[in-house]
Amino acid sequence: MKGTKKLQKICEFGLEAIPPFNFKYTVYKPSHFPTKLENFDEASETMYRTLRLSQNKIIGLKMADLKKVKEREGIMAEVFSNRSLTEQDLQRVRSHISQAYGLNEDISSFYQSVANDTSIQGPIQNLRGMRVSCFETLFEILNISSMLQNTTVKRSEQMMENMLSFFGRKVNYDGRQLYVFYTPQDITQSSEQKLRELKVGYRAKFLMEIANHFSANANLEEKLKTMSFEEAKDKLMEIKGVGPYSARIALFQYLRRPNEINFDSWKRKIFSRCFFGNENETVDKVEKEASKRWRNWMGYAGLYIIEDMFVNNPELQYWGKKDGS
DNA sequence: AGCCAGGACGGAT
DNA sequence: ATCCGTCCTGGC
Repeated sequence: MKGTKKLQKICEFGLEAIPPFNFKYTVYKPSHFPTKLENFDEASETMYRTLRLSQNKIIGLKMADLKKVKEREGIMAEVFSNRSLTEQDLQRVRSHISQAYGLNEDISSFYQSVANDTSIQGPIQNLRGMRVSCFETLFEILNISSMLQNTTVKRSEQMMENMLSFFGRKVNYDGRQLYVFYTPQDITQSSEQKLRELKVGYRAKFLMEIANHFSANANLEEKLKTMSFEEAKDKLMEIKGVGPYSARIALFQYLRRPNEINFDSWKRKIFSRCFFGNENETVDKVEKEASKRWRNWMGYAGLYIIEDMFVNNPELQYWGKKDGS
């Protein structure tokens, strides 16, 4: 890997969000496994996060709650880079942040929609204003989804670290060392054998397939955004290595469809207990009940309950896991 | 020693 | 359409 790039501060700006807005738990999701792509500083409630504008144009962001600066809801962002930036570059950065954190989404309709379900009022009260976050590109979120397949979170973390330390770019700004995500080209120029050496196991083949697909379909993201969610899901699953689980993650996080959630083995148990008082109900039964309660906001409701569990009941957060990681 | 973990594929029914 | 064996790896 190339040496560490030092980024210089370019500018700063504020981005307003439609209230209510919860800065901390929008930019920082305790349930997501940690990577060195970002770092949330608890003491100052500041989020550091990298972004790639092009192969060699790197952005480092330092984000804080706009409320601390102005009497407005939103994000205050300081922009660092290794290059000088055009106004168009800065517009892309603003647009990326706004989309990644759903600043223009009106989530009050979510609260209204689930108002008669008492089981979720606690999490909503605790996390009011939280939105889905997806700072990743589609390529990146599909990589992460692949590394979550059929394994424990601890190993997913290890795979990500191995991949980033070999293929990612290391940057340094405002006293932080972070990685920038690798590109499809970084992977296609390598080999499946190399990926296996990085301990991603049988996923090596899938990660190479995904990289090849994005390398050959430059504007897949734009196409997906013109499709219905059903069409987009089918389109995503045309990529070898992307099945229903990864597709739903992409739909929920990247395309921001609010009703997508995977009742995988540990969430199945958590929601089984939540709905029926035991951990043994089937995926179908759990999903049916979730859909009945939350309809087209099922994914958002699940997010609130899971994040609330990580924030306020850390001792319960690994129900259903065997490794206790 | 065998099974499972924040799945997906390919082939057989 | 649904079912099943298989796949890397590591922890229990």
